[in-house]
Amino acid sequence: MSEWTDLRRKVLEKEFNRMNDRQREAIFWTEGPLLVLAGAGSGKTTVLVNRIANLIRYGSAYHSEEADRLTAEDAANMRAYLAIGTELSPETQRDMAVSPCEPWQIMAITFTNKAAGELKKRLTDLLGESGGEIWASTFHSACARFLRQFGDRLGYTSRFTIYDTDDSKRLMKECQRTLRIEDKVLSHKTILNEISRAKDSLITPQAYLEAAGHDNRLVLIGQAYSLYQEKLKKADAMDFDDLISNTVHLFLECPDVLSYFQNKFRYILVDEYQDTNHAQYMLVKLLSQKSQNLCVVGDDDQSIYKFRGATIENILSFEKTFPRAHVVRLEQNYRSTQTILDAANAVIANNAERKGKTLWTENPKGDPISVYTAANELGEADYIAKQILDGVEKNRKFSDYAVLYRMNSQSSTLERIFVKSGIPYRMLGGLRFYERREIRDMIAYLSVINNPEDEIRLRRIINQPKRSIGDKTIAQAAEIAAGVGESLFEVIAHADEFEQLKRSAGKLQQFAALMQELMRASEALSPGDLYELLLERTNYQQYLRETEEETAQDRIENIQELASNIRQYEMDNGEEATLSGFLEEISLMTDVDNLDESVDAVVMMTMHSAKGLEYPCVFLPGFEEGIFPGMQAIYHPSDIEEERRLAYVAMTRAREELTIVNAEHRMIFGSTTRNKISRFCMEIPEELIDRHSEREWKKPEPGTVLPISNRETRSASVQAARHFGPAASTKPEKPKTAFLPGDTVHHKTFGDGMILSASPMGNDTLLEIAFERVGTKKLMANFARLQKV
DNA sequence: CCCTGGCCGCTTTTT
DNA sequence: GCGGCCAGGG
Repeated sequence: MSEWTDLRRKVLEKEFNRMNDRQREAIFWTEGPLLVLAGAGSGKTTVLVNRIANLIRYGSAYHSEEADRLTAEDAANMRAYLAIGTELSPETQRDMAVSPCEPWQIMAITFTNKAAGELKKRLTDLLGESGGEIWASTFHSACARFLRQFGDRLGYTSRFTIYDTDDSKRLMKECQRTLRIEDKVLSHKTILNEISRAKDSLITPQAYLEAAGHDNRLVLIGQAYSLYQEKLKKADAMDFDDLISNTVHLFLECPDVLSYFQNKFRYILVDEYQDTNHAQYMLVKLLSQKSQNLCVVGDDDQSIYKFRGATIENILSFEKTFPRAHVVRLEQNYRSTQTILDAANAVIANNAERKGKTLWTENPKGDPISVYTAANELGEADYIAKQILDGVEKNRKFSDYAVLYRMNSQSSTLERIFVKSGIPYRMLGGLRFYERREIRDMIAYLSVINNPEDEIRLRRIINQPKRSIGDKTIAQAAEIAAGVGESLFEVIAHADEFEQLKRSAGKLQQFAALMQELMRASEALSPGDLYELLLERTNYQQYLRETEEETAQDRIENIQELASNIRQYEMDNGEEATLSGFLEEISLMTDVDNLDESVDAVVMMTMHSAKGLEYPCVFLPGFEEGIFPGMQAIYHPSDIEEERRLAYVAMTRAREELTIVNAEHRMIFGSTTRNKISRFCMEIPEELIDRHSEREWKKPEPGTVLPISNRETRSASVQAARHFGPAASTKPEKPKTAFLPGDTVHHKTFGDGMILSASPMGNDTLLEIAFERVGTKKLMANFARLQKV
């Protein structure tokens, strides 16, 4: 090794001196395929960010002997940097670099918007403005970008609509009707699942039908698949899986497009590689075929999405697929205590199908794992609530706590107890913002304005608000549309020209005229202004007030929240803001993306959604055979390993305290069952555990809860928790502001009103208020955010 | 055309 | 235990 090379290496090592040896190995290994096996909490995002920074600043300098450009001045500069830490001059940095790359030559792919956003943020923090030129995005949004640009090669316009699962479901039901497939015989769920798997594996409808042979069931699914794709294309729409598979098809069918991107991207990095499916594997393989510079980061032990088509094979056989691949293992954990890691290691060691990795840490040993056995699910929730309140008394924050469960349905008991105990919480999952009916309706309006070919979303809104246009009429119009080869919207706009539609022609054309007016307006107005016009012209809010008894208030608030989302989008994108841009952004958005970390509240979510997150204290309720592992997994022993990986993921979310809870009896699907403690709990060495149970502790009034069965209480709390944070309204012991009959109050949406009655309900008060503008409403005092006037 | 009452069937779900 | 879905009556 020449003196120059040696000097340069030392400088680079110092540049990245905050990394450990293995991390630096991953950062400096720039050329050729690289597999980084990154255990939980091993700092993989940091490695990705620094690896990219190195590629841009120094290229492959670390492993290069090339030193021609280095001058004596550079050498002096480098020695000073090593000796006394003076800054490297930009000239020296440039001279040290060996074929560095431009930011736009790098593509970094993640699975979630959250991960992509964090990556982007850390890249711009480190690299400044130019960091923003890196393609850091999710698989889906990167593919949407490819397809907006080149989708015409596959027969799509650049304005295609992205269908979510609800749209897909409606479309499939449509197909089933046409093909006379009874949902009872073959459900839309089964078919869509099967289609999703087919797309993941890049199997076209034709190929599917060929492979189906004489298997009746498969032939039916194949026919449904075929029709479904036909209808999607006609509607200029793609579902989530299409985004990936169509991109791969585009690349395979148009070598010029592929070669354009192969030349553009010199380096490709993929995060969470263990969760990729076959189509995603093909995508990155194709893109990196020319450069061979593919770096994948993943952890086979954290593969928990097999049920959605992820193949752990991709990571297990990376070295076979890419024979020159270099492998780096990151096993040092910076997150959890040694005890938590020992427990997680012991559990995952029971899996046979793995690369084998043992996490270690320099962190202290920490407290033992708490295992608490409650009498039933109420005792379970009570215990968790008490532990949290105790912790908060000892200076913990609510936001230090996370409760991770196997199924969303486990959350309801916890919610009830949290509301009762005054614990603020935020919950992920369940009904998401963009899945609410009123939000979907408004988005459907915007989609149709953007793309009138979209029949599914057109059908959704044609009679919403009610316009006396029934299913029969719509079906008739759809039939005509199919017959004459026009879109449904065209037929409706010219309803009077068709004999069968004569009777409802007036209503249909009135609706079409409204939409056409909005379409014309959309050309001149910004998305936000268009949305306002839309609300005004459809009278949708008025409609909600008239038809929804209890939920009108929530729904109107949601509609207004959407308005502020659109305005926010406009602010973020300035001149570039377009309607289709906004629609794309929200169609690829999820709940986790909106998780506001600054709010001091306990977080509740499924173990699946918790991947990639970490909390000081974690509760894992429902560690019982039949719940976790679930029934399904117990019947199919091959699924047990995936459940165990999920347990591993869940346990390694905890930094300091981990509490596992099980209940001896539990109400499930309406009947009480008795479950054994989970095998995963038994796999933790006894010496790491501190056991308690409700029975031995003989707590006062175990499992007794105020019967808060009132639906409004619950939904109101969820509402408040989700959108506005807990509004600090549920701090324990906080005296409730008394609202009395006769008081005049102000509400954000409803304006001023007078309280008619106040009746205590659970821990809250139900108020009946006569508003000046909107009449009498019933609201819960804690969540309505009323102000005394 | 629209509302209501009874029946079924239930994991997880980054997009 | 709850919500989604269809059938039948208004």
